[in-house]
Amino acid sequence: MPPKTTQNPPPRTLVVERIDRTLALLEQQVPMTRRVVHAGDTVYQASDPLTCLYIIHSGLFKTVNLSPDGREQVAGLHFKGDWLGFDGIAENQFACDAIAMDTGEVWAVRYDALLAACAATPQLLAGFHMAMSRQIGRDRDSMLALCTLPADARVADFLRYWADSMEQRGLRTDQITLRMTRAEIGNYLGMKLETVSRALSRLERDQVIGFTEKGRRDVHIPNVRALSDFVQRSLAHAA
Amino acid sequence: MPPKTTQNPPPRTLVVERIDRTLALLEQQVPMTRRVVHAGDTVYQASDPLTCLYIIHSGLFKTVNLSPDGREQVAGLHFKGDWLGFDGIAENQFACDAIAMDTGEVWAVRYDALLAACAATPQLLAGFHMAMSRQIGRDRDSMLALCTLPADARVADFLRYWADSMEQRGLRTDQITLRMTRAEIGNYLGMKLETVSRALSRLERDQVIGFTEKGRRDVHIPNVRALSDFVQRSLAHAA
DNA sequence: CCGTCCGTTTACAGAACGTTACGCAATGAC
DNA sequence: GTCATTGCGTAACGTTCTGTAAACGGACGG
Repeated sequence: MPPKTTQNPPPRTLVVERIDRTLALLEQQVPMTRRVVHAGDTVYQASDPLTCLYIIHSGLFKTVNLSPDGREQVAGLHFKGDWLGFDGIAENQFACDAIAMDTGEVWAVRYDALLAACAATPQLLAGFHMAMSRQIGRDRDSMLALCTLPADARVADFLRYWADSMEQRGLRTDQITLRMTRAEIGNYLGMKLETVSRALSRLERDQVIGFTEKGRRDVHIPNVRALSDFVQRSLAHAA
Repeated sequence: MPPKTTQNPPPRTLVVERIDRTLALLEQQVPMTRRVVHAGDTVYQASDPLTCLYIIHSGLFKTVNLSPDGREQVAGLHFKGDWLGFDGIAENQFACDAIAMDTGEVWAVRYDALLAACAATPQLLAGFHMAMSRQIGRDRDSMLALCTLPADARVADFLRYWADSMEQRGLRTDQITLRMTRAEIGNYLGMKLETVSRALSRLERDQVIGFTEKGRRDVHIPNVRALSDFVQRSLAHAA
């Protein structure tokens, strides 16, 4: 018998309020272009000149980093309220590809218009900086996981991160649909697809997750805490 | 006989000019406190409230990320012209420890004063955003290396990054002093200290680097390109 | 001078992960 | 319907990396 589920109904969290406030503020203050995208669509590509930043109104996106010698990595996952394009500000051209993983909508905001609006509305600037800072913190946490967790725990931590992101946005976390293949997950987490597959099987065997009848991309997470606990146990076992 | 050295005298690069311009602009426009630090000194600590950001005037710094469960990682290395503290903007408190690895000087700038100055001098704001964006790009490149390079190549890439950072700042790159133990390097690169040691020995055997008579922390790099080539060869061999 | 401490190097055994290979199921083209 | 394609799971085998342990070397203080 799997552990008892502990969430639902989804609460209206602080993060939801922050995101809604930011989106509303942008809508009032800054001219923007809405764009509906579908799975596989490219929001921007590396080396494109940066004229716009993009804020996610709905959907799920990935940023893919490509090195000159052809190495490629899914560098980040992005949900509603996240910005896309920070990587391009430094050189005035994008450094990653940003790709939709699902149907969704992004709002394209000209960077110069955004700065102009920020000058008039300091609150907007503060939010913008907070979003960049959050991105940095998130990347650091990814690095920490890559460097300090074994493969199984990285997969568990990945699912926990995904579920947390859902929960913060007021969405259900007991059942998430991974819109990535095993190979993509492995690329993101620095391991091979077989290792991802084995890790997921192990998590299933340990009753930490389950798969729905819909297919093996729909993960049932009865208890998000169980994922964190699994990570802890991996560390304790190693020590 | 090691390969011929190819640099010196250090040129006045674009990066040097950008850094000097930024520092000069800050000095004119924003009230700040200069602080001299020595190896081991803490600039700020995780959970400290953020009032100031810090720009590095000289010296070498590391940021250390600590997870709630006690995992710890050197998340970044920072040289002259880099900012410290971006990680704290999101939550208004720092998320890392920032620690000096050598004698140096940081300029502490109140974040509110910085924003005020940015309002008056858009050029300053642009520079600030570029610095944050560069930080994001750098973290992404670290993740890419962690996920796609084998251990030896990660060490080589680490030395290349260090040498590049020196070169951009107009400093000599043929001889660099690692102000980190093998354990610290390993922590930064996601491997154990023994693996770092073996990788360095291998690079020495392959004549890609050398050690000076001063000790095994002084690395002689006759040719930075040779480090990049070593990384390429690692990839080619794997494929 | 000597002993101690710390950082480092090296060797060897073992674990974790990658590689390769194959089978299975679902999907869509024809 | 057949067939090819794609994603997934699993097992046997190798490689890479780690863990353990020992030895070496400078730095420091007695």
